[in-house]
Parts: sequence; C-alpha cells; structure tokens
Amino acid sequence: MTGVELARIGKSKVIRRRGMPLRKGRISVSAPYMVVVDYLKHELKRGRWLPGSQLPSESELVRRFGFSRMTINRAVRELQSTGLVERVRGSGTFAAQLHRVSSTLTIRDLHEEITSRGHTHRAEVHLAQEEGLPRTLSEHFGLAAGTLVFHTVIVHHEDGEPLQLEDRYVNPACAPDYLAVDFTRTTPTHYLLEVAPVWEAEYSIESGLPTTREAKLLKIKPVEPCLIVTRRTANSSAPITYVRLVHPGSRYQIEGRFKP
Amino acid sequence: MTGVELARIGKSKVIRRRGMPLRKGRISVSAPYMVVVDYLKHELKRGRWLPGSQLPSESELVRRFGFSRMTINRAVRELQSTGLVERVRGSGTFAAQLHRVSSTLTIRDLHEEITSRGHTHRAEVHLAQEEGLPRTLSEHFGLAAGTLVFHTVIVHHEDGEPLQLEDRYVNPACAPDYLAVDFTRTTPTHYLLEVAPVWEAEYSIESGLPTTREAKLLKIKPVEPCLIVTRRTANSSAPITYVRLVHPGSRYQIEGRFKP
DNA sequence: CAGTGGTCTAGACCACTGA
DNA sequence: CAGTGGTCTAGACCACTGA
Repeated sequence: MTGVELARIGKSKVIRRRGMPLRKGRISVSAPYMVVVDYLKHELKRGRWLPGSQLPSESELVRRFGFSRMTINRAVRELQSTGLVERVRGSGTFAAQLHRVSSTLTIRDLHEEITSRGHTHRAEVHLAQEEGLPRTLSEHFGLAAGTLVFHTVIVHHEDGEPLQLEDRYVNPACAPDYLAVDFTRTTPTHYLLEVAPVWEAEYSIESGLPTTREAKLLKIKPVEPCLIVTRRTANSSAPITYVRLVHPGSRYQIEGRFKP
Repeated sequence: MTGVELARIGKSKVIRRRGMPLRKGRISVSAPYMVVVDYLKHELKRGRWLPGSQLPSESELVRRFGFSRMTINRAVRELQSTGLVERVRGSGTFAAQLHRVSSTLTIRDLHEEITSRGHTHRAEVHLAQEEGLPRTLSEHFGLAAGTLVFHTVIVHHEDGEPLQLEDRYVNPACAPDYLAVDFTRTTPTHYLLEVAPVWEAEYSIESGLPTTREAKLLKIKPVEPCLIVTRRTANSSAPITYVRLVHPGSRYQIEGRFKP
C-alpha cells in the first residue's frame, strides 16, 4: 500500500465525521480500526515485517491514517491479542513468531456433530447407575474414592457404526437428576452443558488399546488402536464430570486449522 | 460484591484523576478496566448470571463504577473476546455457554519440550535427501506430484528412548538451505520457524499403527498403537512443510487445560 | 421510542526504554 | 530526554432491537 493510498484512507475519516453513512451505494466501508487491522494483517502476511522486526509506532500510524490514537491503539491491540504482534512498552511493536497455533478444541455434542454431517445418530445405553467412585479415578475426578456418583456407559453410532464409547462419571451435586435423562434422546454432553455451566476443563488425548469390554461394545478387535480422550470439567467449586471417550482409530480423528 | 463496595471502587477513579499514583504503599491498584474485568469474571464464576441471562448494560456499569463508558466497553469487550459473554447490538450482553474449550495447540520444538523436562534429547537422522514428491502427498502438501522437495526422517529420543518419528517434507522455495542443517544439533521445527514464518497451519490427530519401517525405527512392535499427528504449514503464497509425527502411544499424550 | 452496543475523537497523564 | 505503548475521559453519532 502506498503513501497515496494511505492518505486516501485517511480522508475517509473526514467524510464520516461529516455524517456520511458507513455504506456508500452497495460498497460497505469498514470501521476505521478495521481498516488499520486489515492493512497491518495484509502487510504481515506479505512478509513486510519479518518476525522480530519493528512495526510502525502508534504515532506513525496516526500520521499515516489520520485516525485518532485510540483508534490506532485498538487496532494494534487486536493484533496483539491474536498473537500476530508483540508489544513492549517504551520500546515498540514487533512482528511475532507465529509459534503458537491457537486452535479451538470444542466440547462438542457428538449428536450435533453427526447430524451436521447429514448422518443419523443412535445412542445405546449400556449402563446408567449410581455407584461408589473407584479409587483409581479419585484423583483424576477430584472426589474422594467411594463417593456416590452417577456412572453411564453409552455407545454412540454414526449411521449404525459404533463411533464412540462414552464412559462417564458425574458429580450428583452438580446434576442431581442426571439419571432421569433419556440418553437415547439427549446426550450427556448436551444435558450437562444445560444444567451445569463449565468453568474449567482439562483434557488428554492419547492413543491406546480398548479394554476387552470396550472392544466388544464398539464391535472392534481388541488390538485396534483407539483415539482416547479423557476430560474433566468443573465449575468454580466442584468437579462436574469425568469422561473417557474411546474412538476406533480407523473411524475418528481430530482436525484443526489455524489462520490469523 | 455489594453496592457499597462498588461505590468505593467508583471513588478510586476520582483519586486517580487527581494525579495519585497507581500504587499506594505496597498495594498495587489495577487499571480501572481490569477492575471491571475482574468483577465480571468473579461474578460469572460464582454463577451470578447463568448462561444465556443478561448482564448489566454498559450504562448501568458506568453508573456503578463511575468509569467512562469507553473504559466499561473495553472491559466487556475483553470478556467477549475470551468467549465469556456474548453481545448483541440493540439487545444486550449475555453470559455465554462455555461450550468452547479454547486451548492452544503449540507447534513446539520437541527439543525444548524434552530439555524443559530436564531430560536429554538426541536426534537420529535416518534420511535427508532431495526427491520427487510422492503422488499420495501431493494433495496434502499442496504441491504437484514429482516436484523436487526435501525429505527428512528423524527419530527423536528422550533419555535414550524413541519418542517421536518425524517424517518431513519441505518446500525448497521456502527453505533452500534446509538440507545443510545438522539435524542432530538443530531440530527441523526450530530451523523452519526461524527461516520460514508460518502464516497458516492445518493439523490432524489420530490413532493408528506405525508402518513396518516406523515400528523398527521407533523400536516398538508393529501392533503398538501410535498417536499420529500430521501437520501442514504455509505462508501466504506457498506451502512450507508437511510432517507426519508418529509417537508410541505408551509414551506420549497431548494434554490441555482451559480456564478463563 | 428508549435502551442497547459499536465506534470515534482530541486531549491527557503515565511508566518505561534506551540513547 | 525523546519516543514508545497503556490507559482514561467526556462527549458524540450511529445502527439495531423490541416494546
């Protein structure tokens, strides 16, 4: 972008201040701070400022664009929060190393996921009962061994094929009516997100073999590698649920993408 | 927090405007917008506004805290960007369902990861050559089959135990000197992040079996489940690298945690 | 129509950096 | 000391919502 073009962008501010609408004809004009965001992103993308090198200062951008400093500041702060630049007070703004691939791991309702692919979802309930928390899970779940908890084992099918075994423990204090839910119609994930807002979560993703029972329920050979996700959620004072999700490796993978 | 306490917070603004420093004695006083952020976070955490319900409006918060509307707006916008609230123009601000567990999947240098655990890292280079891109990878990598690319196969050990097999293809246009690097001293990840800034990335995480050759190099049985990560990075105009990372399931897992 | 959030401005004071 | 980013303010105009 040349200095002339920048000057033209600067002028659009004046127009707005005189009360012109944000739309001229069919062309939508972005908010001034977005103009700056787009400009900086575009130049970063082109490699104009290599990682570690310094970007124009706020006052420099104020001069170039003709916007107020608060507007410039907001734009650059936006890039900072997405990790594209780093700012050092007293020193300057620098292009960041894009090490971090910030992705979003969603606690997504499997029912939604399957139906959004246009497939049918069916849930088989193999266990739904109250029981004492096994000693082995006490630490992971964050409740004392022997505490009465709800335990469900459900196999989710996509178009008739087992896709996920969901072995879940639920803290009755957070969802007292959990066992009354018809899990062939409502998934535990969906129900729990409704009744027990999540404040924090921990998860682990690993590859391993199913237990004998899991293999049988998933209708796979005991030697088939599985993608196993375990997850614990909690609100600010108590654990909500601990779940082990076992997926046949041949049928499930986690995908992600990052683009600033 | 009671109305009285809020009123007191409001007064602190007046003090600042008269030129008092941000620190009184040893007590550090947060910036006003952070006061509002902390207050709203704290109340959300306590469950004061359940998911979907409406938070106080900006003007209401202006009255309560005595800060200017821009300051209140910045605070609430901050919560919005972290996904804690949703805002609808003309309607209001609402507590969000915390479905999204926003986690950060880092492209991390394995050497760093291992040494930060206090362990020793050793890399064995099994292949480093130029070759034509296999047809099967053409689509994944984003280059035509047969294009000359660099290909390296490296096994990374943690305290002498094979932890990761790194099978990597590199676009020579982005890193022409790639093959000159001594990979027993510098990991490909480290080198590439230096010379070829990443603009976008895609990854997939799955569970599967190693190939016969991979199993041999990792010194595991061919039936041991592995956590397999494939990743493609690119800058704005060309793909940089495509890598398949194979980890023995028994020795590696991906962990994450989310807390607003 | 009153209420909501989205955004901009011009000016201000400040802490921190590095020559 | 000049330059940098961090932050706040008081007022403004606007688009959109929903009674």
